[in-house]
Amino acid sequence: MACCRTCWPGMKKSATRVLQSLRQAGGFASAQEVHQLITGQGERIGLTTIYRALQSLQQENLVDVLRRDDGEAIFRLCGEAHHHHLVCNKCGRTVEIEGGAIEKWAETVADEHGFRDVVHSAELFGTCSKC
Amino acid sequence: MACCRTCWPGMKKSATRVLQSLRQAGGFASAQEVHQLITGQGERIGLTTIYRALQSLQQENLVDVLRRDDGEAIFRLCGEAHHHHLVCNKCGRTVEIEGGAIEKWAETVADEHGFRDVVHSAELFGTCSKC
DNA sequence: ATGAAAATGACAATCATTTTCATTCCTGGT
DNA sequence: ACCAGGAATGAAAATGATTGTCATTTTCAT
Repeated sequence: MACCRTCWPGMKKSATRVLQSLRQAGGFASAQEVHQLITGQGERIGLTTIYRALQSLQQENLVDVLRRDDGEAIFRLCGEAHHHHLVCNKCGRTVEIEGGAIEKWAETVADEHGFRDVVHSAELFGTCSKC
Repeated sequence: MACCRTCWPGMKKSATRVLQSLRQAGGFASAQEVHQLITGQGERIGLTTIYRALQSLQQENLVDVLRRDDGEAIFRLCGEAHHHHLVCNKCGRTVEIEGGAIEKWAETVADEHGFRDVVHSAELFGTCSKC
């Protein structure tokens, strides 16, 4: 059916466009940011459509969702390498880090308690060497 | 100065009341739920005040914050033994878990990158055995 | 008691997200 | 090519959490 993970009969055009935009964004992007990215290139698309596309992409497990501190939802492509962040509270510098230990821990704990389909969030915050 | 961590000269009454309410709630509670808990007992207090109290309690590191799936902020007492949570996405059942592996991981990673005063958040979400 | 400063709460404002609904775009059958 | 019906779109309104405003009340040291 599908010629690839992100393109199959029935895949909406808008969803494809949003995926492309997320790829372009590189990391996380909010719905608003995706919208700006697309309209900023002269294309016309409604914010509503962005939200709808992101919603179905979530259900297809093509993107996943985090929350900014203020509660705004941010989206990223998933299926890419899973990683975590170390963020400086003062200057905002962010380091991407591997979470090997976490992955194992999450799995173990989930098993112990009989949970399935477990995902995890783990972020580190501190003061970087420059600050 | 302080007779205990949650009571010192200058501690606002509203904040104290909110803390008490969170203790009563046992686990997580949203601002709205805290408000209902308090007004439900006949006491009059404004929602605005709840938000303000929760905000200053955050700054005092007496409560910390998570996000529900829909983005609503939920608060819990902290300062008790540091631990993490395994939350069921369906029924909301929450298990408190030890994070030994995480603590070490956080420390190691922080050291490697020269970060100081590092705190971390780590939460697990999945489907519990009953659901 | 008194005045300054902090706290409170009703209400309005903000902002992300969802819903509604009228319009437009496709698609398959003729 | 033509047309009907369903899906997709988007403008605008609705929703709901959170924050800002500001007048009033409380607290507290003098």
